[in-house]
Amino acid sequence: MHPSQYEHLTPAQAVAYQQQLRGQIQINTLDKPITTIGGADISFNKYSEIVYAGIVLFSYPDLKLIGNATAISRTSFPYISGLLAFREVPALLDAWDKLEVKPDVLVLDGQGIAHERRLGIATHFGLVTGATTIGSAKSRLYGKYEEPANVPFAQSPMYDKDELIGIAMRTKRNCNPIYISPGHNINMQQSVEVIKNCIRGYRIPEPTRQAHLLVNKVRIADGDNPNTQYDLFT
DNA sequence: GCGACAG
DNA sequence: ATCTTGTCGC
Repeated sequence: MHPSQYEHLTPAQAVAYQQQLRGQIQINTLDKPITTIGGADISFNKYSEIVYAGIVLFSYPDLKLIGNATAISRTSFPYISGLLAFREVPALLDAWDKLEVKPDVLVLDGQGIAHERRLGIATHFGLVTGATTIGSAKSRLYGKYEEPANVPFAQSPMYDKDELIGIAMRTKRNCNPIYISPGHNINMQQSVEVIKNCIRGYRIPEPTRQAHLLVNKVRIADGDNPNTQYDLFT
């Protein structure tokens, strides 16, 4: 099924589709050396169906800016915990298709396999594009873990029963950890290593951090009003 | 039944 | 996610 058709799915059908995709996930060691890396994110106004997607491309591991691509689209699929991909993947795919050169690995803002059905947005996007992806989330969705020590790069495994599904990693002292998990075509250890190499003094890894800044600029430039005053009347 | 719940 | 000012801590 093509992502452009996701908006026609009911939540139950979306869940069924995830069950179908689950069998195609590949969590393997990436043999190819990583030379380029990308960060993807979405921005939107909560009162609008317009979504701004963006992907920023960098060299790796020096993280020099190489390029970027953005796309503006519409979505009617609501945000439902566990079904984030059905709302954001279509727009991200538009931006991805505009990229002249695809990165060796793409970091997405959300979970990879640290998901009840192992289908976080990073894994879903990897399956749709065939790209190598990593999920880097700002909060936990699924999995049990112990709080990592309050020291940069302290890590703590995230489990579903006895299965390792992610790593909670503190990237900065006195800041909440981020939740890393492989998306597709890469393993857990490599995923964590790549993200570690992308930390530049902020809690969020550079690829995803820059993508976030980019899509917000695009949204504002497109003429988005902050306080759409509607909430003042409701 | 109750609490949790990516962006 | 987005909005929004100050404020507490390193």
